[in-house]
Amino acid sequence: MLHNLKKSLFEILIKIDKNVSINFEDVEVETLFDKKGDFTTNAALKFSKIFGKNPNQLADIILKSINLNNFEKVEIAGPGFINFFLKDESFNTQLFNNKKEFTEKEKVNIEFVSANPTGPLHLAHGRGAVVGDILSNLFEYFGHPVTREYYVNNTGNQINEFLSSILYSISHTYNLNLNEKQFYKGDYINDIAKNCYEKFKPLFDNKLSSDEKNNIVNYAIENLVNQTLQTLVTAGIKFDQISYETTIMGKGHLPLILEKFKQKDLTYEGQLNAPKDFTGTLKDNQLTIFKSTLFEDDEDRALTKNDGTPTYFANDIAYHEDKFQRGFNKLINIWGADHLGYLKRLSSAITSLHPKIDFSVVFCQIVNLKRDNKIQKLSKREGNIFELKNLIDEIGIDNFRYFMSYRKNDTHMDLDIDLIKRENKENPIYYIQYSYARTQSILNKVNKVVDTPVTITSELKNLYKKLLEWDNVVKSAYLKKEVHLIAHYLESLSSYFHTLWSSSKNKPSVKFLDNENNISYNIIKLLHNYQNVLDEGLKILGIKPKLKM
RNA sequence: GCGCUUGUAGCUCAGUAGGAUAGAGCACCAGAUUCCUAAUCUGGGGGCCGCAGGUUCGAUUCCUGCCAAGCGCGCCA
Repeated sequence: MLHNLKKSLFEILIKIDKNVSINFEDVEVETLFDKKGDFTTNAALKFSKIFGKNPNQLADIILKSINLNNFEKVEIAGPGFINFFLKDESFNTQLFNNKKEFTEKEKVNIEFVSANPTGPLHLAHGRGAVVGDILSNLFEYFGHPVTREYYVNNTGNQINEFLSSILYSISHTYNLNLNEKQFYKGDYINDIAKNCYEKFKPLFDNKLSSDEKNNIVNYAIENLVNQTLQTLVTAGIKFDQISYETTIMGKGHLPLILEKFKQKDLTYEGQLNAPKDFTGTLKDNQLTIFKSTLFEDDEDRALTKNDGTPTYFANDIAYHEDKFQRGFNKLINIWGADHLGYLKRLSSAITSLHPKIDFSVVFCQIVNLKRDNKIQKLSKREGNIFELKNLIDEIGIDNFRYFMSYRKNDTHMDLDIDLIKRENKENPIYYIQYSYARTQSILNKVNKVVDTPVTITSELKNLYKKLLEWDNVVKSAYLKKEVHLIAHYLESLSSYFHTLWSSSKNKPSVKFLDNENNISYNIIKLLHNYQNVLDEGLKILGIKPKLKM
């Protein structure tokens, strides 16, 4: 219906003046839920300038060309809006969703979570995990083959510190004299240390070689990554591809990349300002530096370190090159807000290698945990990290997924544990599930489907219209990569359903079932349509509908 | 200091590729249940859309400046 209306408006507009060109996508038709009408368009306002007419004049011209078949009336209102009032009988016949046309077939790679393999997942990872998974579902809804990818940074100082911390724990627990420093603390380190000790017990009789240390830390990382993936599985999140930084490095992309940069004159050998706390001398070593200031970055960025090894940035470029070589041209990364400053250098490096690549980043802002109406201060340093696993156990998968996705991803958000645990309207997911259970209870009672006329009330009209918006909502969420739009729509849709349901208290004639539990053909079609939209929406959110509550 | 993100009702937040009287939930007040699930519904009060300029028929939305909060600003990852 919305599409047809848009189409007929477009056809009218292009006939008015052949010298004026208009984009079909620029014609807007919106749904109204008040006395002003059922649908509206701002076309006359929007296009008045290019037609050189005033808005009311243009609206008048459009109005005269409109086919009135389905409409009770069409009127010009306010500064030049055209409002459409649908005939009652058209609600049952015209207001159903268009079949989706899946034209998207492009492979998409969505990389998310990618937590450092030195500790368990905590709250902040949860948002990225849910947003990434839902975004993947959304891309699949539109037909894309999606690869959900997880990257493990298993090189660098953090790994040495991780190993050192494990050996420190072993040394402490088993009274060995390993002479190691403690960097990471917590029960999880002691648990992993215990596992490592049991696995590699004989090795500790002698001094550990660097190969042996390597085996120990690799085992520890594998352990931790598996735990992490297991936690995510309890939240319904499964990855198709786990990529290890060391594996990617072994493929040898980096030298070729550096050569290409050199040919494009995007690098130079030189020095940057001394890093924080640096006490040595810089002058002897030249670094390879990427000219990211050419791409509006604040500073040029080092690709190699003082000791000649590649920086994290360099390896990350190689990693994205690897994704490209695996056949992905559309790359989406989900990052925490602490990586905002990293975007320019990486995207400029990638697009300078592959100008046509479609690389984008979805940022997830900080999540605060609220309990007893107080923001909980969480910090690694204080050792009071709230593990993600505990959160999921406490609130359940449905709540976890819904609440992590119902706020716009780039705004700060408070996760109110007490509110989430309430099972009423304050908790939208219960509200949505309850509406589904109500429709199912009707369907369970149906005796016969009969062809009786339906009383068209304003509550019924509103539900029809709201259902019609689904196609636009899901498409908009997809185009903008904003998953919260789905959650908000479902909540709002449920509200229209509950309102319709309750309206029968005062008007028994609008009950879904008659006295013999018969249901009219149009109503059962409506209920199925309602369930269908909730099914699709909840599936994207990764939440199972409840048939009974 | 620089960059990014944010600032909308008492609270938590939607809405902005410029459009009509800025929305929802909570909280507060008043109501609805012999009747398909009251985990629900109906009504009410409550807003210089951070501040000040600019662009135009029209700005919460775009531009500039300022104020406030968060994050980032290594040859860490």
